[in-house]
Amino acid sequence: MTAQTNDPGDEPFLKVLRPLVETYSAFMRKDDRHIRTLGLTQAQFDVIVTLGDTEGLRCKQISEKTLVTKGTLTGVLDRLETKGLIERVPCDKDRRSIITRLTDRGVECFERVFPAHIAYIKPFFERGLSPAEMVTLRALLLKLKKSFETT
Amino acid sequence: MTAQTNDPGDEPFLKVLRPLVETYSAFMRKDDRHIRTLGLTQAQFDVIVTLGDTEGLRCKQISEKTLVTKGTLTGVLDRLETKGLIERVPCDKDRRSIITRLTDRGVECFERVFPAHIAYIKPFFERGLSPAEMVTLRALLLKLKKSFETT
DNA sequence: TATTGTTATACTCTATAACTATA
DNA sequence: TATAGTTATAGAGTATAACAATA
Repeated sequence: MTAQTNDPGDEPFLKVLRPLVETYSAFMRKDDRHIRTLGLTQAQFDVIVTLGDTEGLRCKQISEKTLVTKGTLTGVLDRLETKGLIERVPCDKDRRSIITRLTDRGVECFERVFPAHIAYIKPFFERGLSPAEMVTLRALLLKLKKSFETT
Repeated sequence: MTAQTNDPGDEPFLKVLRPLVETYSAFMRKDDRHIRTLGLTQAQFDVIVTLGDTEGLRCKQISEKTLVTKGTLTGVLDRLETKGLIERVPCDKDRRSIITRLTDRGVECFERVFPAHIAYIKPFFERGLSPAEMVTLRALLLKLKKSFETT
């Protein structure tokens, strides 16, 4: 290894990749820990939040929004059903489909858990960034996201 | 729901949180898929990269760098050892410790897999962001990261 | 034929805690 | 007593593919 090297570790874009991964990880450590104290896993929380404020969704839609593949989703939904937080009802319009929606207990869980979680996470963002910085960060993240979604 | 609401979903910082999660997810979908084509899981890849360019590390150090807890790490290392990519040697200085290092095959794997992966990921960053934007994004991410690490 | 959701398999990671051998 | 790593357990998500019912 000389001073001028082709070491891939020197790539300038890694100066963005690493902070992206590390910042996300730092966030997720907090996020995950708090969600667990609420008695849910990340995947279960995602489903609850996705279903919150809806009249119910088909598995396909939940799968797309949460990035959980359909095979896995069945298991996640099974566990949420066991907890009494969701229920599955047949879909009239397409009898292949099943509508998954929050039960009363699920709605109660959503209304308790989501604001609590938001309130927990909020200070970390507001302490770390000014409103103007949030706007900038958002814009740059979305540009990068778009690049990853193109091809 | 009125126009002026206390819906937690309206929190301004969510305008950053969601792009952070979504951008990371978009990145990870590409990242993960490519790593799998190289025959490694994410955790295994992380360990290989962490060990690359070192003379070997103790489990404690690997655990800290990869954020994999010690119990899990044993399993990850077992699988890498089975693949012949790492080896464990006793540590002279502290006989409770074990030095894990890449085998010749592990080094070969690292030298093949890491640059290939960098080359695969690179265009998404360079296509999406200008060099100046990368600098800004990096700085903002690090500020946010710091906030999550404080307390 | 294609799509929706379930089932099945086998693997990997996770959290947690008890355990051993050192320090 | 404390630390390093392993073992044990139970659970949860992953990829993949085959499957039944329906479109």
